[in-house]
Amino acid sequence: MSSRSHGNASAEAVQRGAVYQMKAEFFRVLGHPVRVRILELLRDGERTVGDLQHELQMDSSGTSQHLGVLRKHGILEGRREGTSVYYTVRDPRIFQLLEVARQILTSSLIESQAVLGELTTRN
Amino acid sequence: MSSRSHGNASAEAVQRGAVYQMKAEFFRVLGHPVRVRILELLRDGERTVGDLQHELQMDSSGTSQHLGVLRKHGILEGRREGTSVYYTVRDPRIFQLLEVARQILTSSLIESQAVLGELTTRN
DNA sequence: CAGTAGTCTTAGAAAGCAATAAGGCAACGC
DNA sequence: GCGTTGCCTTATTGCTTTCTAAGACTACTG
Repeated sequence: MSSRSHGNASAEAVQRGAVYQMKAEFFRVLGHPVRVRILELLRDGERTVGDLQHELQMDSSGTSQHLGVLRKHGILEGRREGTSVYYTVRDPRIFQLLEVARQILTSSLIESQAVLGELTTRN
Repeated sequence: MSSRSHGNASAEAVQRGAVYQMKAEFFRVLGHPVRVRILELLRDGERTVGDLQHELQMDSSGTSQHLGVLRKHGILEGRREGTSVYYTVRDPRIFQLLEVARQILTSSLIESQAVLGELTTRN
């Protein structure tokens, strides 16, 4: 069986479904405060696990688990040097993604603040 | 108490935590295949619930629930007209976000295909 | 070689999320 | 008014994710 799609409508539907599944999984990986924070910490370059652990105020196990999730999905990459492991973000467009998300959230917050302002000044 | 932060370090830490929490929640909302699909369907303009329901091949309840999640987080907006409700994406930058995500996933897939190719040709 | 620091893995408990099913509410047509 | 259509809500049950704790592995250090 070829992986190319031609003619089989339901197979194509399944493949289309798989694409949405992948995208959703990707977002779900970003959907944890600790992991978002890790990515932002890695914006300025690589960091060791211990370093991140300290910044996150989290124990070794938790830090490692979240790094593991990000690594398993190909978002992070680890490089061992002695006893330390240095992590980096593999695709810098991740930062672009975070930036767009920040913009969306910011204007959404500004909007709701404006609404709040109207409420408090008029009533 | 002012919402402005000055002097209280732990309060600032809490606020910083809240920001990561918000970003993570935002991504988690996008982290479901049906919701990703809904957003892509809304790329070309507004749609009624029944319309979406038909495209998603999903019952009224499920469709409504996912739309509800997106609406509650300010991503979608609903407008009633007769018995139908038309939904739209509030911030078009959402599409930019989806596009960046698509690019990241695409090159990640190409990379792994290249690795797969090396494996199969060499061994 | 024994001890230590750094990282990762696993298992089990707790929490959160999603699918289904059942019912409710609002607007329209007869 | 009565029934119908379209949409939303709630409750339940099952699944997935996350947290905590314990231990294991690897690479350095004396």
